[in-house]
Amino acid sequence: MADFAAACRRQGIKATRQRLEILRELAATGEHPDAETIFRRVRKRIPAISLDTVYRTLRTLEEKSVIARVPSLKDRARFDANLDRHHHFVCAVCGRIDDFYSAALDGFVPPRAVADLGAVESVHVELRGRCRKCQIAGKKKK
Amino acid sequence: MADFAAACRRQGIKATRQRLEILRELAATGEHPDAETIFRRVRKRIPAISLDTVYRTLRTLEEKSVIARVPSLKDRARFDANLDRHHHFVCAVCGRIDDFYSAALDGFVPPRAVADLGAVESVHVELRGRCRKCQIAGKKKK
DNA sequence: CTTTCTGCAAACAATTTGCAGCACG
DNA sequence: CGTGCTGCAAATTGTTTGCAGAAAG
Repeated sequence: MADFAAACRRQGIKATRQRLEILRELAATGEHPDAETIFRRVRKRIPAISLDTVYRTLRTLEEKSVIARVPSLKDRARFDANLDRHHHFVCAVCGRIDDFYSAALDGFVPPRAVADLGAVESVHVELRGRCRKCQIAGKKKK
Repeated sequence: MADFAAACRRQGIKATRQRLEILRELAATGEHPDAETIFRRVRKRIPAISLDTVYRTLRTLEEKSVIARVPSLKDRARFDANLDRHHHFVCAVCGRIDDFYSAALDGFVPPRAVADLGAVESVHVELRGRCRKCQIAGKKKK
């Protein structure tokens, strides 16, 4: 835990009790909990903590790259008329999503370790990057 | 378009004007629009259509497997203290997420076609399936 | 001591739902 | 013609934000 306190200071943010506990809770589990779940658990140790603080702290720690958010398109749902097996290239700048196909991925065999987790039904790959248009726009600014 | 009308009837749902237009709009583009975007476009043809109908229709069509939703954890954000490069196995039943590592995926080279789309910065694979626990629970019910 | 947090309550945005009239089959 | 669909408005849910007091360095 002392590491976390140090990590906070290194990032220039105060190592408050709530932050330490939220961080501890997240580091202690591999189940990728959501804010509400973390809130419930941390509350056992800090009964007065508020859900808002949990949200705020998670955001802060994410911005400081102390933790990560499970990749997901969150904000708004997007739809697709393409029902074939395919994958997506997502532009991190403008949000544009393009389809792509890959024989290599279609033939992907999960590592043995995955067999212990459960039965795989589908494979979806998400490449993140910067689309052509945004690459050009980015260069112009510089 | 006649195909769509047929597809609707085959699924046992009425082929209304709004459904046909929403479907046409989605099929006409590869950009994976969200509900609001579809709404704006369809409104040009059916000015009286409501956003609710668009949401409802997209949901219905998705349930009937006429269209698909871009995979995403949507509902709630989930956090991760693991900052190493890794991938996820998501249980479609209980939502549990497990990490896994794959040298094969880490060495994945996107197909040439992707180079035209943009610059790839990260690769994230999401396996969907049924976790051990849910597999067992499912069998018991039967 | 001063700046940065926290807790609270209210604000927000995306999406869903109950209801009464209208349209498809 | 009857059942399912649409439009409207209100409800829900996850998440963010403004503010005043509290705490970390």
